[in-house]
Amino acid sequence: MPGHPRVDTGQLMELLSVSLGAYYGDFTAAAADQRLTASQAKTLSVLRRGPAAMRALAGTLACDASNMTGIVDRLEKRGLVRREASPGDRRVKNVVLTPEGERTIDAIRASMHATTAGLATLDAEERATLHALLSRVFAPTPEGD
Amino acid sequence: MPGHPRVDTGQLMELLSVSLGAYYGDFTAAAADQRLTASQAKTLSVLRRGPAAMRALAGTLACDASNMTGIVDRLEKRGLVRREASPGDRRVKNVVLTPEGERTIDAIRASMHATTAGLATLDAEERATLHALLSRVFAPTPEGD
DNA sequence: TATTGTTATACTCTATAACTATA
DNA sequence: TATAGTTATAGAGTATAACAATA
Repeated sequence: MPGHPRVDTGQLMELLSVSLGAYYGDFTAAAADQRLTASQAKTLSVLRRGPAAMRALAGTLACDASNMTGIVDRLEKRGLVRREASPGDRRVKNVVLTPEGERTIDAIRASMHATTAGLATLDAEERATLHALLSRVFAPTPEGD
Repeated sequence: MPGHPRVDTGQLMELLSVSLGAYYGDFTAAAADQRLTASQAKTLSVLRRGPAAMRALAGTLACDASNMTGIVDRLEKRGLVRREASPGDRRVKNVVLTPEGERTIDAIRASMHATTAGLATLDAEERATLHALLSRVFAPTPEGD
């Protein structure tokens, strides 16, 4: 029953910018609490789904492969990840989350209070609607996810 | 009529992360086309609404005031912004977008094809719904905007 | 005294190019 | 020859601390 206040694409772009900026700020602050940069935390986040080769990691993070060396170096020095030789291809190194790395990224996610509080205001139907709309707009994951 | 596929907060957080990556990647690529970094383009974007003091700019961009000096230095060297003395307070410098700076940020926004294409798939009601939901979650701008 | 903007410093991120060790 | 990861390099972003000018 709520009328449609006639939102144009420009307004939506602006709101997306603000909303995603808020999300990023929340994530960055939560990462800083663990003395990690946003890039380091994002790397842990990607590895939360499972090990990944350096090259694949760079692809997912949308940065040059040479950057990953330094980022993984610092995470490894902190004991949050470790490099493992790949059995099949001796050129490849798989990066694996250590138990402490797992705890750290989980802690970061759990302390994104602004975002979780905002999401908590949505009921089940609203969550499904938001999920469907964002999926449409950013048409991600041609793969299974 | 579409059932609610039971989206939990974690899935929504994950989708927000993916959406942020897509939006930010689109923005960064559009900025790079103009040979600008994301931070520089974001600065132009903020100034598009009107002049701002260095301090206020740093606050909006959520970075330390000392960073703004270098960012504005580079934008000024390119002729995209200029510093102006504040009439009321001689400590303050207002940063103003030049006409070329205006054209540049408008061009960047216009070339965010992935995002605009995604938004174009939404009809008026869906745009209004997405706007309302995002506003609820990220409850922004206690100020006028 | 407090604030604005700047400088100095150190660390991180980033891309490009060149290198190595594999394939 | 092609690819995975690294190194070297240079430019840019980032925060902390200290400073000059102004309030």
